[in-house]
Amino acid sequence: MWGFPASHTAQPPTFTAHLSNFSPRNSPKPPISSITIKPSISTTKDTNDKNKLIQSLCKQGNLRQALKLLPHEPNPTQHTYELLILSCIRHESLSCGLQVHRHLVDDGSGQDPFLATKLINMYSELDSIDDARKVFDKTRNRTIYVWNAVFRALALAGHGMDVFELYCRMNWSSGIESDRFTYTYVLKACVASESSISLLRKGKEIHAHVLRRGFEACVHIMTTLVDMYARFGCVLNASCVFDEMPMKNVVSWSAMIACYVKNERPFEALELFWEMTLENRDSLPNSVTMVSVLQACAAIVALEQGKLIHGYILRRGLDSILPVMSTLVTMYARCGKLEIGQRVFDQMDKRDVVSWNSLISSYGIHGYGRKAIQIFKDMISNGVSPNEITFISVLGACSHAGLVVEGKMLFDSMCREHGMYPSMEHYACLVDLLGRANRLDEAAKVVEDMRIEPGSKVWGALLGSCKIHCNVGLAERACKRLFELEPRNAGNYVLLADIYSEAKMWGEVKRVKQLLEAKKLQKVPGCSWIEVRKKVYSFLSVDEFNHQSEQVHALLVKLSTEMKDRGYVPQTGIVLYDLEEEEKERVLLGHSEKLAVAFGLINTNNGEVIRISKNLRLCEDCHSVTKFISKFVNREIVVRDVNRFHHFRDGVCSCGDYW
DNA sequence: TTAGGGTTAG
Repeated sequence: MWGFPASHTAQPPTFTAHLSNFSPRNSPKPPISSITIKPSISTTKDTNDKNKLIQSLCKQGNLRQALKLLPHEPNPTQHTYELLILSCIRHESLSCGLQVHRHLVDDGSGQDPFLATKLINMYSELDSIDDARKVFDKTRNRTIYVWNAVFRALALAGHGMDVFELYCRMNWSSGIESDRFTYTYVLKACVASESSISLLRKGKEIHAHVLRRGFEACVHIMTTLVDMYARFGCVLNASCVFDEMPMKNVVSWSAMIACYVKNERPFEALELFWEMTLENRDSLPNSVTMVSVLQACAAIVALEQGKLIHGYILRRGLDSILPVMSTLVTMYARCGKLEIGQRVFDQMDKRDVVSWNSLISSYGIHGYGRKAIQIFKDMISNGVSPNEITFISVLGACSHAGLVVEGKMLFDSMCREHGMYPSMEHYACLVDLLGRANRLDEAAKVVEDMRIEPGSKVWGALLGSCKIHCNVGLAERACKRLFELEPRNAGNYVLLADIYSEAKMWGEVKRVKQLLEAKKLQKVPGCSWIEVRKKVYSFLSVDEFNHQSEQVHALLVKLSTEMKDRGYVPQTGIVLYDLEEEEKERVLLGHSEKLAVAFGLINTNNGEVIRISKNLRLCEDCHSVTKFISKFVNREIVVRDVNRFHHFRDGVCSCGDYW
């Protein structure tokens, strides 16, 4: 529809050269009147015509045509360039962005700080941080907007250290003062660093600057601080900042609730949520708040509270928001109510890849591998493309169900049919799938042949399989690498000690335990939760301060005696402590999961399902004891361990003893 | 011109 002179009708060139190589063009620009426009936009000789045309084309989304007008006289105005840059961002076109930038430099607008800000934003959005930095470096008149733009760009790209270097330069030699935007970006940079150096100390310094400059009432900065401390695991610092905020809004409340969830403090998250709904009328929870709260319910199997929150979501009309509904599906499944999760999914008007992933992983953790594969297929036939997490979910489902052939086919299809390269997580799933199925040699071969350097997740999956199938040699090989990759992860040492213990290699058990002690590392204590009458009770292994401690202990001793009469032999081999046999039995009986089951039996009615969650993998002894109890007292017991669900009914577990 | 919290995973 546009009639251009032949030399100007070509597609815009793709500039890949560095911006420093740009040079003013000497070729004369054709006047705007040489352009034929038809039929709706009229041509006049007004010098504003070109700008109006470009602006109008940008607004219509016709970036290519707008770019074709660039070589014509007169030069575009600042506003025209701004619209062009925004249009390049919208079209996600770096080559068009470079073209606009080149014209802008040629026209002598390269030093305009407004346009420099826009260009930095553009390159940041288009993931070209080096170009963003070059714009900043070349801009001599750096307003606070220019500085803030480069801080934001670098923080988003994970270049935290560069932000601090520039922040110091701004403070010491630019004569420009930080504003409230500067602080939010610089605080973001603390947690978004590619460097392994902890930037927590830097973050605390910025916190001090913020207070010194009197920004303690700025909700944005304070909320960013809460989030920063949350990401560093400093829950106390986060809650201090939150408590002292003179003004809070829904975002601040949500940030604090999310802080508790991220740092495994679901009880505090729920407590704060109820406080927010009951006492704080100014900041009503929104969809973001609900997502965190549902995660908290899922973490501790707080089904009754989860149902209350579901009701709240419906009352507030938040049930059309996809992330909320996907998390709701997950919450029900993780609380053992897969069928309600499925119902929630069925009732959703719209579904995205996350909703499907939620359902796939829900079936996966309950051990329904084939159903998970079927949902994966349904998802594709519904026109939704799988993403990386879809494959992690479906491979995990295969692993739990022992579907080795199907899992391997899915792994291959990732690249072949869906054009995705397997990541570290996918390799870890494959290793887990093979290893759990006692195909350890094959799993080790996968690790050897990986196209990327195997990381701790992959070696960890191999070690986990060695634990299940008691393979000392391979476990030692995995640990050699794991101890280098994550020297402070106590779990790896404990697993190795467990494997040695199983193999009755007591000298080696002792050596690993000494290693743990020397490194001052501590085994994560076993912890289980149970919800009784809408209240969640937690139990720590071998802790005399647990709820109804005496009654619980008495019941367990009674059950243990009954079980022994029926052939139960306590698996004392898994107790790593150097104790007498009787004492080892006492340790086993004090495992948090057994305490929670006994508490459930005492405090719930006959026929009620006992639902428990545990922070670690269920141990062999707890597994066989729970099977026994389910038959002996005729109760359904549902246990979620760190990996999956176990439904105990009439002496049998849904995992088929494969976990 | 610029800003803060959340989806699915093993």
